[in-house]
Parts: sequence; C-alpha cells; structure tokens
Amino acid sequence: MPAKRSPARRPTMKDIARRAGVSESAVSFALNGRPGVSEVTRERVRRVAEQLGWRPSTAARALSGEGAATVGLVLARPADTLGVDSFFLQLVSGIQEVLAERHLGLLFQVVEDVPDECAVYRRWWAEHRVDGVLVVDPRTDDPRPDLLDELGLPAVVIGGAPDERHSGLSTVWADDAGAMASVVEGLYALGHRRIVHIAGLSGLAHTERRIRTLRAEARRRGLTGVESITTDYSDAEGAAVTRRVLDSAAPPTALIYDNDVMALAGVATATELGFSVPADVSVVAWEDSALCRMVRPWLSALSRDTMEFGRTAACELTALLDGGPARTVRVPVPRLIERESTGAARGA
Amino acid sequence: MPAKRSPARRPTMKDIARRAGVSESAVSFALNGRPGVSEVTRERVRRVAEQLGWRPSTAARALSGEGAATVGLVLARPADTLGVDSFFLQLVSGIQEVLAERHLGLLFQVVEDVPDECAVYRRWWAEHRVDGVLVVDPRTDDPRPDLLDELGLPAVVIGGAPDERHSGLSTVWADDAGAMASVVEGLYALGHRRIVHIAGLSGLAHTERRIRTLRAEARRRGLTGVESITTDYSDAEGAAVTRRVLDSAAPPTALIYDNDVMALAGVATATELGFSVPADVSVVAWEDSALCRMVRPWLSALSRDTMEFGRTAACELTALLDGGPARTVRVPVPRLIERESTGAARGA
DNA sequence: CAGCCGTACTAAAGCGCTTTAGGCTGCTTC
DNA sequence: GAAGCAGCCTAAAGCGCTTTAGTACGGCTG
Repeated sequence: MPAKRSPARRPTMKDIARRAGVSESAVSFALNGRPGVSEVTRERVRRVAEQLGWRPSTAARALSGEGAATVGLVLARPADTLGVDSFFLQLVSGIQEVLAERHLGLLFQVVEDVPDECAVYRRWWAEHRVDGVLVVDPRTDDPRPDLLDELGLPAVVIGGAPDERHSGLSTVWADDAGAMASVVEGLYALGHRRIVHIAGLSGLAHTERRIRTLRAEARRRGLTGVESITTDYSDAEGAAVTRRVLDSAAPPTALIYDNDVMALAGVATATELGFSVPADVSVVAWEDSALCRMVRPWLSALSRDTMEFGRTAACELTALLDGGPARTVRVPVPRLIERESTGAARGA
Repeated sequence: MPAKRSPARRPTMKDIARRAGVSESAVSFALNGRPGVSEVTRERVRRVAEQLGWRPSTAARALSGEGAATVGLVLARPADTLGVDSFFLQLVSGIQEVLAERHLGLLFQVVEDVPDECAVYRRWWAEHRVDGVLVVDPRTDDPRPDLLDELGLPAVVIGGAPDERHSGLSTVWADDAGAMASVVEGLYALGHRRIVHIAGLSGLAHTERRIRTLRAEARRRGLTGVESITTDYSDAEGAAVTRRVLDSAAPPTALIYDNDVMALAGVATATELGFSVPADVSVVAWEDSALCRMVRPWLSALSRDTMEFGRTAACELTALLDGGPARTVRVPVPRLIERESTGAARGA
C-alpha cells in the first residue's frame, strides 16, 4: 500500500518507434495525422502509443516550433483587493472549460500593477512560455495592447472596447453603456431623479464607459443630482462613500454599485443610517451573485453569465491561435434582475 | 502609434555567443554561474545577454533536463461551487508571491472531481509540464498522494493531515482540531449546550477532522444536543440546513458554519425565522473575510492568514524542488475574532 | 627540458519532437 | 524496356539549451 518508489520513465516516440518497428518520423506522421504512412501502420502506431501511455512532451513540441500549448492570464490587482470577488473564478472556470478541451494549459499569475503585468508578458514571450494571453481589466490608455502587438503575442482583451488599431487582438466585450442606460431608464421610470453611481476603479475601461453613459443619460433627461464616484471596489470604500452621499442635504434616492460587495456594504450602511431600502433609497448591484440573495432585502442586480463570458473569450483566443483573424465579439447585455432593493422613489 | 508588425525574434544563446565572441557553451557556463569561464568573460557575456534582452527558453531548458520551471495547481470543484469563495484567490495570491520570486510559473486548472484531477496530474507529468504540484482539498482516502508518489512528482498537500507514508510529499496544515476545540470551549463557557456544526463537503480531510473533534469535545462534556451536518458549502444548503435545525423542538443555541458564505446565509435565515442573533442563537463563521463585516450583526469568525498559508505551501514546494526532504509544517491555529454574532446562551 | 597539471575555452552529443530531403518498391506509360 | 510516378517509409537536421569530453596554453615541478 505504501507506494513504491518507481522512477517511472516517460515513454518517448523512440520507444513507440521501436515497439512498432518503424522509424521515429513515421511515428510522428502517424500520430499527427500527416500523410506519409499507410492506414494500417498509422493504426498500429496509435495502438502502441496508447498502450504505452504516451503523451507528447510539450517542451519538445514547443522547441520544434509548435508553440507551448499554453495560454497566459495575469491578474493585476493589489493582493488584498481580490478577496471577495466571484467574478474571476467564474471567468477562469469558463475559460478552462474550452482550454481543457484542446489540452491547452493556463498559466496564471497575479501581480501588483500594469507595469508588472507588462513585464510578465515580456518574460513569458521571451521564455517561449505561452502562445497567447487573455487580458482582463482593460484601462483607458492601456499600454498592454501595444506591447502585445509588438511582441506578436495573440491576445484577447476581455471587457475592452472595440479596437481596430491592433491586428492581433480580439476583443470580447459587454455593452456596459447599454446596460447603464437601461438601468437609468428603469430608475427614472420609478421616479428617481437623484442617482449616485458608486463606481469601481477609476481608469478601468468599463468603469469609464459606465460613468460616461450615466452622465450622458442624465444630461439627456436634464437631471442634475446625478454623479459617479470611483472606488477601489472594496466593501470599506463602498460603505464610506455611501455614508457620505446619504449624509448630504439632498441625498440620492437611488444608488448603483459597480459590484455586489459594495452594494451589500452600501445596504448595511444605509440601514444603519436609518434609511430603509427600498423605501428611502433604491439599490442596484452591477454583478449578480449568491451574495445578492444573502441579505434582506434581496438585491436587484445586473446579471450576466460570467462563465459564458470566459468561454467566449477562450474560444476567440483559440481561434486566433489557429490563425484566424482578430475579431470583436459582444456578449449579451447584462439583464437587470429586479428583486427587493429597488422601488418607486419616495413621493413619486 | 499603430504598432508596427515586427516579427521580433527572440535572441538565443547563439546570438550572445556570436556577439561576445565565445562559444555557446561558454555562454551557458557564464550565465549559469558554473565554473569554466574567467570572471571577465563571464561579465562580458552577462552584459551582452542583458543588452539583448535574452531570457532562457523554458522549452529548451525543460528539454535538456532542467525541469519545466512550473508548478501545477488543480482545483477540483464543480464549477458552480467555486463562486463566492475568498479562500482560493487569497491562497493563490500568497503562492504566487513566492513563486514569482523564483520565476516559477503556475499552471492552473479547474476540473470537476478528483478522478479528473488525477488525470490532469498524469497528463502534466507525461507532458513534462510541471516540476511539482500543490494539492488542495485533501480527502479521507485520497488517491492523489499515492498517484503523485508513483509518478515521482514532488507535491505539497495543503490542509492535509500529517502523512509519513509518502516520501515525496510535504504537508502544510492548520490545526483544525485545536481550533474547533477552542470554539467549543468558548461557546460552552457562554452557556451553550446545544451546538450544531454546519460543515462543509463530506469527505474533505479537514471537514472530517472538525467533525471528529466536535464529537469528541461533546462527549467529553457530556453534551447530547451536538451534531455536525455536511453541506456543499453553498449559501443555499447553508440556509436550508439552518432552517431545518432551527425549526426543531429543541433548536440549538449556537451554530458553527464551515465558511463565511453559509454563515451569512444562516444569519439571514435565522432572522427570517424570528431568531435574533446573538440573543437567541450565536453564530460563528469558520473563515473570516470582508463578508463577515458586511452584515449586522457582524460575524464572529475564525480568522487565519490565508495568503501566508499559500506562501508557506509554496516555500515548502520550492524546498522540495531544490531536493530538500519532505516535511510537515503547521501554520498557526486560526484565531477566533469575537464580533457581534456570539453571546451568552439564552437563560444561561 | 620533458612531463604534468590547472585554467579557459570549444566541439559535439543529447533532450523529444517536427520536418525536409531523399530512398526504395512496384506500378503505369509510351 | 527504360523513364516516370505514386506510395510508404527512413535518415538527418534543427529547435535552444546543458553537459561531457576534449583541446590549447601557460606555469609548475623534478
């Protein structure tokens, strides 16, 4: 029962060749579906390989120009910020699903900031480690697309804006603008006129898109008590900002939070301050998760299929690796799930 | 501004050799700190390499027997279970910190179950992809240690019990038993006699350890209204079990939840049923996170430094890769942070 | 001054795979 | 009946690195 210490050598193509009585090249042809071997030989080689439990060495493959069979994903977030965030694991989970199918590995790294992230790309590229990368949290004035383009590393930007300037980059994006517009429309219909958007990290492309759209929608309707305030996504800042805006002379009647964590913290804070949700103030969370059904009132939230988002991104990347053209694909607009935290504005 | 399509060839040792006017082997010696070159040559080679931006190709390195400079981590959880869980990203974050220092990559994969996980290990091993792995969520009767031992793949088990049977495996573990004992002791001191433990996944080593300890502590004190109920860690099951136990004739006065998500769901459920926390029922969460301070009452929780846990594990693995002996190291016992959700038992 | 040794370096093989350039059959074609 | 041509297969080079074996040279010894 205690396992024996067997050195357990991995079989190589040479072993297969010997056992099958053919040359190594024949084995290579056979196993890769290339012409140059008869069907019966091919089958025999396949059987031997199978029986020996052979798997190609990625190192050797990579070295002979086939690529590393690996894609990279780096997360640039200060370590403590990535605590309670369902988004990433879900996304990764979706990504994996399609990568696993193709036997592609996922090299994962978390770093502090974007410059570090760029350094990682350079290193991965120089070390031949990855065939392509998935870029998350695109920013306004992002240096990463230029870098990846320069390195010739295929990439798909997740959540970016459509980008025609970079030939090797695909983009998978959600229509934040449309979602924001529909949320504002809904709140407006409920009588809300003073709306505060507790946004995420300033500089993130989607944050800025949401802010711009909110502003535009407000202007279009002649609303003046509308603003966006950026945060670091943490519950602490979410609570602090909530406290601040509710403490003002003319507090907002609706709050839009850029993630579920802040929304939760916001509701708790509002309640503490004596505001009743949704009677005094409506709350909507941008990002749905179990959290939203874990407090009363249940949070109305913008929901989207994050795993599917990941799957789509991974598909685009594999397409790129197969030599396909860069594309821009839009995933469905997040839908607003109305639960208990939104209601008519007081006095409307 | 639109990036130019430069093929951007990676420099190789041959390039360095040419520029420095020495042989490739000299370059190798110089760059790897091996004897056989003079100091001045070594320095010259280093400068040329630097200036060319050279980085060793991991593929080539791996092929010539140096290992893949990569460690693996696979997460065996049904995709939807890993939603709201701060634990993993934190752990990974800590792991990365020490891996990055040594320029080791982290190959990451999420799969459905343990058999799939084993298949991944076999594949990684056969494909020469990783030099070692980190194993999480050890189980009772776990097939993984035997497998890894057989493959000769260095590994550290995170959260396992000490294990002397496997020579290549290190273990990093937290003293769940001690923590459980202290929690029970605290609750007992507050007058609690009927305690229910809403546990995590049955079959996980630490789940079983906690359950065993709880039972032992109860017996020692002659308590009869004490039990553990296993769940899938989800808020849904947490809520369901809470509802069930509180609905009984003699409901418990204290609840111990194996994660923060279930604890939160539990508090919400209890409140809904008309139980006041902590007046009617005390709640403690096993695993502290921002969540615990996001609802009122704030949750008392067992807190530990998860990033540090990850760091420790990664250190052990690098030690193993350096040829060190397998070890068993214990991380600090989780500390109970008393917040608002625990109090004296009613009538005590 | 032959013989020896240590230092600084080079040549070449090998890791496991892909791929190009042949080689050898046996068949058609004029 | 010789040239041409498939079809099937092998030999060998090459990917970028490490490592072993070997060479050249200067200085030491006896």
